[in-house]
Amino acid sequence: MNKIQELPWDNPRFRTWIAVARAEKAIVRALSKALEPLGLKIAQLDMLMNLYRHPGQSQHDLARRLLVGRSNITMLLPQLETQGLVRRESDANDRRILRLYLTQDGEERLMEALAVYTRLIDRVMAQSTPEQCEAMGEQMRRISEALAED
Amino acid sequence: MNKIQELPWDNPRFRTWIAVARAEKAIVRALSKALEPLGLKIAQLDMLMNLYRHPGQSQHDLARRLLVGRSNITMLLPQLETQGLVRRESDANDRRILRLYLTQDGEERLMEALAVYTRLIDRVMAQSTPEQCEAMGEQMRRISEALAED
DNA sequence: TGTATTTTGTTCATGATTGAACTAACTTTG
DNA sequence: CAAAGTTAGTTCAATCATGAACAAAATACA
Repeated sequence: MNKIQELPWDNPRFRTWIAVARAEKAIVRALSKALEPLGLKIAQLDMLMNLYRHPGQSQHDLARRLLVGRSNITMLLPQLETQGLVRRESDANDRRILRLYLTQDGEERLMEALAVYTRLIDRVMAQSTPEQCEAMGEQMRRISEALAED
Repeated sequence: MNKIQELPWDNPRFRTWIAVARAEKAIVRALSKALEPLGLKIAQLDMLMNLYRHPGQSQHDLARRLLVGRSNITMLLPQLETQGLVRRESDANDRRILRLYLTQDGEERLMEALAVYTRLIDRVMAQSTPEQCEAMGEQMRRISEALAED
């Protein structure tokens, strides 16, 4: 069996990726905990944020923007609906489409959650200077673009 | 309702976090696909890698290193065992402990997978200069440390 | 018009992961 | 030594995301 020339643990690029994956996981954990008192999960907050920015979008659009399956939206929406945070309205012109809107309560809960969210991210990103942080964001966006070519 | 002063979408630090989360997700997707021909999932590869570096560790230690629950290890291990990639041996001195070892096949599969893995990560990280990449890794490690204080 | 294709949302079976409860084995301590 | 506490691994129920199969509705096109 041919051994690999350089084991990944000694590869700086690989070590960076490991660090990225670990940090992302840590942030997700911390965010989950921070949102718990608000009765929101990350997936739900993502939806609320998207609906705030793009009111009236269809479930299909929302799924595409969140990079999740359409069925996922179908499963998650009732949770927000029964909490009274989101409203679904049939489109008049295309009866297949359900248009999604935040309710007043939904918008208020979103604002509370965003305060928690930004506080956490500010704290996390305070580990870097604004310039470093900006550079990191730029690199990450390039990575996403590079991988999007499929 | 008090509006939030600055909406997160205009916050550079927040935008960086979104970019990180997106890129991480994209890389995980790409890696999943790349490993498919080898019959390995990411979680399984993580285990093989850890067992290569730390042969003979217990399931408890492995779970701790991978930052997953112990039950997860219990569920995943049989998949690798039936493929003949991993061997479990009872510890002679402490009969609660099962010590884990890669088999010859396991090591060979790991090397194949690592070749695929490093090729992908090299491609991904080639979006940055080595210096940028190194800086990013350093920032990510600081973030993990900052959040570890719980 | 009428048939074929596409699109939207839902349902369902599947797989991953988690945490709590449990058993067996070891350790501490009185 | 015996009781209490701790640790390793397993089991199980619950949560969550996914993709395939499907129904209803809209669109294309012949």
